Amino acid sequence: MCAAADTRTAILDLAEELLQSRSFNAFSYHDIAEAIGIRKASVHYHFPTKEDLGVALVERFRRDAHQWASRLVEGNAAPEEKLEAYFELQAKVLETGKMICALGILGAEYNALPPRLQESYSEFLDDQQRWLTRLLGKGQASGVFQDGESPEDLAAYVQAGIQGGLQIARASGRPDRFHAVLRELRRSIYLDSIRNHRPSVPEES
Amino acid sequence: MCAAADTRTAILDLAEELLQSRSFNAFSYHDIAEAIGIRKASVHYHFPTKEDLGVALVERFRRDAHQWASRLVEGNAAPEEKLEAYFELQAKVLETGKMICALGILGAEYNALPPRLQESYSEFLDDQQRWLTRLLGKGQASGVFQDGESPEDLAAYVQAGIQGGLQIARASGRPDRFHAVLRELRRSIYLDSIRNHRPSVPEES
DNA sequence: CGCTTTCTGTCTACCTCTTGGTAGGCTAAG
DNA sequence: CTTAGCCTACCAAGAGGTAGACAGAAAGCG
Repeated sequence: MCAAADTRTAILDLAEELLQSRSFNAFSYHDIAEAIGIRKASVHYHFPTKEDLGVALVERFRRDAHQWASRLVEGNAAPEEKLEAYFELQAKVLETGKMICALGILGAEYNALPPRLQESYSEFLDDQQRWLTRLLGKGQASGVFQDGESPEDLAAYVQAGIQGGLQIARASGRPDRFHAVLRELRRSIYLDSIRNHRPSVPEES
Repeated sequence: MCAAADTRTAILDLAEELLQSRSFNAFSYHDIAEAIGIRKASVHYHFPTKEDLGVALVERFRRDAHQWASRLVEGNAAPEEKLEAYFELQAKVLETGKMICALGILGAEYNALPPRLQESYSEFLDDQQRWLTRLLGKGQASGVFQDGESPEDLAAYVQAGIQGGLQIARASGRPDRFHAVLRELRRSIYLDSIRNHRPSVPEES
């Protein structure tokens, strides 16, 4: 049971990496087995079908994201701090290798995904959309973010910018383009434009 | 030669459709052959390898885009008209079925693409980036767009928003989210916010 | 304690289907 | 009589997936 759990998470970790760097339809059970040092059949033992693997992957991702958000809440982070933490998280994804948020990959090949995976992924998107919406709404209420735009619109916009920005940065080999997107996003969200270039997230001290 | 040319473009058309609705690694020569009503080997006659097909696809796409842009120039379109025409073009992609600009698909699965296709795609991205940059720069010069931000940054930002917006709209089944992104993009580009909701593109009369 | 049984995780070996790709023949137009 | 375009027929490799054997740990029980 102990070794089993390890193998299981090892598979998930590797699958996540492969998903992010390639895409769902561009990695195989063989790839996973080889990299981990077990046989294909053993992978099937933990995840009978590839659809199962995919769903498990997305669900774990959702749980992690939820936990991450909870930690921010516990830290009593202000809306602008949360937003900056979110930006920084995404930027880190870009820096760590040639990767991209799993989000984007699945979105692009959405129609080629097995049904349960489509479903799981859509829910993940909704999670994030809701989280951003509430965050942006609070920021507007507290007078830190620009008012006048619906938080829903802004959330869709942030999500789109992040996702597209990551992809374009990777494909063009120009990470700075992602940071350009972040700058513009800040500019159209924050009320006080001074804030634009000085992230208020604590982590960087 | 006549029938050949027809078949060739029929293949390209269908491949484009399949690429946009699925992804590059999620359609096969068999799919194309079946849909067109010829045999797989005949597809290989026109495009020896799948990489050839992909490159031909992107190159045609680039030519088409170039032509489209030229027509705008001939029509003496102002920067804001060009931008709106671009927005409308992308919106149309979304409305026409469950599709998405080929751009986004290839960007997401970039690492899983054959080398020549990666190259071709990157150049396409650069084309678009350059076009947007010049357009935005002109708009700033003519006082229609907000000044103060580098046109390069704005271009990356527009591209990212469009691409991410299309994907998110499709995956969440909410086309309105794409339009929300467009609204926000306009808001942070135009100087005169009145312009935001009244596209000045002629086409719709 | 020792013996058996059960269960977990892995393995080898196999299956079927699909993939991209090739060889070579037929036909009709130039 | 060459060539463009399509065909049938094949191939090797890889995909996802299954069956069943084996080892060892865990658990039931005298």
